[in-house]
Amino acid sequence: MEEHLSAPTANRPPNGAAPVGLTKPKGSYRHGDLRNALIVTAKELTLQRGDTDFTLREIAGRTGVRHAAVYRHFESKGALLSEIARLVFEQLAGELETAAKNGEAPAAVAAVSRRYMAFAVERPGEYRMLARAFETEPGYAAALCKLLRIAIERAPAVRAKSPADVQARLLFAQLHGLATLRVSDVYGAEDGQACADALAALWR
Amino acid sequence: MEEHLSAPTANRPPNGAAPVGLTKPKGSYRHGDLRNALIVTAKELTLQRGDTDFTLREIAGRTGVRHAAVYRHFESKGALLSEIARLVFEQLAGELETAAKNGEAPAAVAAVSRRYMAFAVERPGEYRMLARAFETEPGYAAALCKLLRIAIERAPAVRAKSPADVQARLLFAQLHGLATLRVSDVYGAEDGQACADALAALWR
DNA sequence: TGTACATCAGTGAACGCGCGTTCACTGATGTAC
DNA sequence: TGTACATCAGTGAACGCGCGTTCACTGATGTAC
Repeated sequence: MEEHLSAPTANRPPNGAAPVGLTKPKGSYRHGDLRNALIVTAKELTLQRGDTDFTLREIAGRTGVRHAAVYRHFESKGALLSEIARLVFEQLAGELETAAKNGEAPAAVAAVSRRYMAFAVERPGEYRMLARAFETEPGYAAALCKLLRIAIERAPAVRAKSPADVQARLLFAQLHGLATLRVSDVYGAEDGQACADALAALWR
Repeated sequence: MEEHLSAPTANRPPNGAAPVGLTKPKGSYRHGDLRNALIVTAKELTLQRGDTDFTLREIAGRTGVRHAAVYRHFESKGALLSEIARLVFEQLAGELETAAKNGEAPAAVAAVSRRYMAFAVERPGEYRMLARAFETEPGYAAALCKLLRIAIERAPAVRAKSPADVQARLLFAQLHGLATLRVSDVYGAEDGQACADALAALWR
């Protein structure tokens, strides 16, 4: 972790490859890059709790700051949550795009499915936040479907008779359902893996 | 099934409030069957809002009673919610069992899938309450899987190579995912139907 | 170089709100006599 | 039959809590001169 004492807070990166969690510079009561630190903390909180319902006081406290300071960087608690959901979405979308476009075409659907499930299992809390955002940001689900469609069109299932976009929406629903049950621990690791394998087999 | 608890509004309480659900015994300031009336009201609330986060005051008010009265029949708000989830589960389980065991065997999986989706679409709020209960009552998901398995074993999919219980869990995950997206309006009616059809085709 | 000044990220305390829950009380009811 | 009594479902008011949000203030910082 670097101290960004000299970095002017005015030109923080617009987005994307943002610096990871910063510690408060010693002797300074200012934080450096609180905006990113809050996001990182919130993600860590979801990781160890698998939960979404933390409070501003909790996030701020773990970041070493009073909760009122959050309002210097986000308009509201909802704005912070939305921003996190956006970042999670972009990361998942990026990984799915890679999986869908690269590798052997015949295995594209299996590859994208594997990546989807791995993402959910590795970041259960973040996946939940994204899942919640599906309801308020319809663009997220639509975009993910579009990526799945790429894989489907590269490797059409033998038996599938429906249009590619319907197939993509179905695959998305299946992955989302499996991921949801998995991150909620309704299915254990073994069950989840077996289902994911069976799902891939269905689409062959 | 307890939907028929609602009766024609013959008797009104003295205070003129507009309770839903049960009629009060004539001339009585007591409610008669407040326990059931609260459940019915809560279900109606979820039906029109598709939501789960109502308050005790809201349910009680609509039932024509002060919110403190709830504690004469339920230990806590959570106990009321759990009871509703239990009833919803039992109704869905009953419908799935019928669909799985009756009718032409070759179409058993399609029939059970159709019933599952219809239930979610007709009772989006109740389905959400049930879905939330999946996390705290693992028995619910397990029981539904068992019912799906009956249909699967009656009409084995040609290409499926995994054990029946894995297939059942996969089918459950798929239906749950599709239902979730449907009741959240992420998928519209048309998309949902197309996906459900494609899903049934996959399992043929 | 040093000094004065404006900026603004973070502070500390408070506000308002709605929630679930509790409890002493009320009064219609069923029952005993 | 009527009357006295115990019961207990529902009331009304209050409690305590934690939450998101607001705001005047502070003081380290960068900049101008």
